[in-house]
Amino acid sequence: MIPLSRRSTRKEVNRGSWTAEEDQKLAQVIEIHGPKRWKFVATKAGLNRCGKSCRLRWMNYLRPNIKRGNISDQEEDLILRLHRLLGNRWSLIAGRLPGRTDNEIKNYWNSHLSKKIKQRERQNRAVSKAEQESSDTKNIQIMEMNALTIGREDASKCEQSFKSGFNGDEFFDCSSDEGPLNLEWMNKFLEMDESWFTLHDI
DNA sequence: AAGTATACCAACCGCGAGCGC
DNA sequence: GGCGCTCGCGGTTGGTATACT
Repeated sequence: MIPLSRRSTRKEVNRGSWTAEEDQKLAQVIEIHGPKRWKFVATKAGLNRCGKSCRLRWMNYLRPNIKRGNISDQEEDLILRLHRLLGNRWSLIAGRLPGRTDNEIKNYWNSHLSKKIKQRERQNRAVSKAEQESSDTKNIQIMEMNALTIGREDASKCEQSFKSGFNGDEFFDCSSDEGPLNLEWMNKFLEMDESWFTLHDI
């Protein structure tokens, strides 16, 4: 049964799913006249379909050498690599995969691969966020330690600057009204014993 | 078993390019 | 150059199948 939404809404042409009979008629005409002049083919086949619809049916379903069924791992890998290279150029990608149609690859991408990629991106983001947070925590701990052991004022300035997006040029700007920061604490910091890091699990 | 959500995929639509007149 | 036609492409729709609750 032809689905409601794909039944003819305009009286001129059939729409919706193709029947076996229609497929057969179309294939017969194409065998004689070739897969071109689709409007002519549609008329010649006695199909109440537009040329466009006939072309699509032939290209995606009736054409010989069409490979149907599951996309292999190798094909999937190739699609991924080609998509990275070409973007949504489905016909070009399909051209590199014998027997596969652009529509099939597009569908496969939209239903499988795009999700896989999104999932992978989410994982990558989570990993880099965790790494960033861990690195931030370590840096803040170092600064807190400095505040306790050396110049509290300078270290707190450093921490503040770090939290609001560290900018080296700004932080070490000697032209400011305040004059150059007292970097003595940093020298002391650089001289610190490695054991402190172990002690603080950094 | 029934209802709902999600996945899959065939087909449609709109647009732009190419071609002949 | 302008127009109409055909073709091909990519995005979208919506029916069906399957999974889940």
